[in-house]
Amino acid sequence: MITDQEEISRRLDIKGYRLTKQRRAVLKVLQSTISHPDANSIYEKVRKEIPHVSLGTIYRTLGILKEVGLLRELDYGSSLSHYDANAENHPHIVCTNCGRIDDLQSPLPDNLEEQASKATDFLITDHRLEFYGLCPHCRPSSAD
Amino acid sequence: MITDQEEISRRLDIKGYRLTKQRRAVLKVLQSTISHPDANSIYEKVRKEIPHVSLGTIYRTLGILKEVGLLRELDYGSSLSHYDANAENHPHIVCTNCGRIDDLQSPLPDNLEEQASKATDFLITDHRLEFYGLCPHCRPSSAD
DNA sequence: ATAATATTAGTAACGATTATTATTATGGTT
DNA sequence: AACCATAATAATAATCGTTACTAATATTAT
Repeated sequence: MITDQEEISRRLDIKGYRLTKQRRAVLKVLQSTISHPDANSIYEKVRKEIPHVSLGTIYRTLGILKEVGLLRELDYGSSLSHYDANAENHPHIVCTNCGRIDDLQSPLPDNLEEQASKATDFLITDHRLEFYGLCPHCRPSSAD
Repeated sequence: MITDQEEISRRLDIKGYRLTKQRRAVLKVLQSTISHPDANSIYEKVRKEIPHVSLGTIYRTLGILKEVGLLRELDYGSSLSHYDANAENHPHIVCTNCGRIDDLQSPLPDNLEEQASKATDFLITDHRLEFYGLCPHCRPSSAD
């Protein structure tokens, strides 16, 4: 987690973004919790400091902070669901450029849930493993 | 992938669901592609056979087929995004009952992307590993 | 056949997110 | 310190995938 103000400013500067009090507040909320709040929950907390802040500002700020690598989005809501007739759990690889989704035929460790069980008090029942990158059509060719 | 008609009927029967021509068509579309189509894409294909089918039927059918284990949903759209001030990639564990999200502190393999690279022509740049289950508050206690 | 129940098509509603716009704040320059 | 170009904001409207509703139709069991 990046808390150094110099570094935070530097990252925003590079893209021409300013460090406003709204952005500071969003970052503060996010950095002072171990939960993984959604946009509305962040909005409610920021409102205690800046009562007239708008939800649009929260979303815009989250997008920018993500862009400069100050936070990570756990994305459950900004795209649409896809369906797979193979109901068995298996990894996928998603092209971040064209959206293509492939199965990943790979001898990846098959005991991930078992391993994870040892590290948490949750009762694990499922998991999801997904890779992102550029598919053969979208990646720079070796001739480039 | 489950293609046996008996097994398909049996799974629906157990929950009191009927195997209608709409449901058969959705399953057929999904089982005859290696892509991972979204609901609208399935809708377009089913419409060629059943012109007056409605998108609501597609969604309802997908939900039921998922419920009885005949398909898997790659869920990008039915919930909302959560944010993490730790921008470094690390696994999470999500409670399917209360929605709580924890970091998973675990010595899981740290070379997943490297391993996956060997099995695909994609240029891999990121990944996402998430476990699902019941958190300590939601799991049945040992006294139950 | 009949009755109970499930399913459908069509449409309206929902809700998270994004876009728009007029106004305000910020940072650099002279 | 005043000025100018640009970025950011609050408030609100629009978007769009998904879900809910409803009256009509189909299916199954008796």
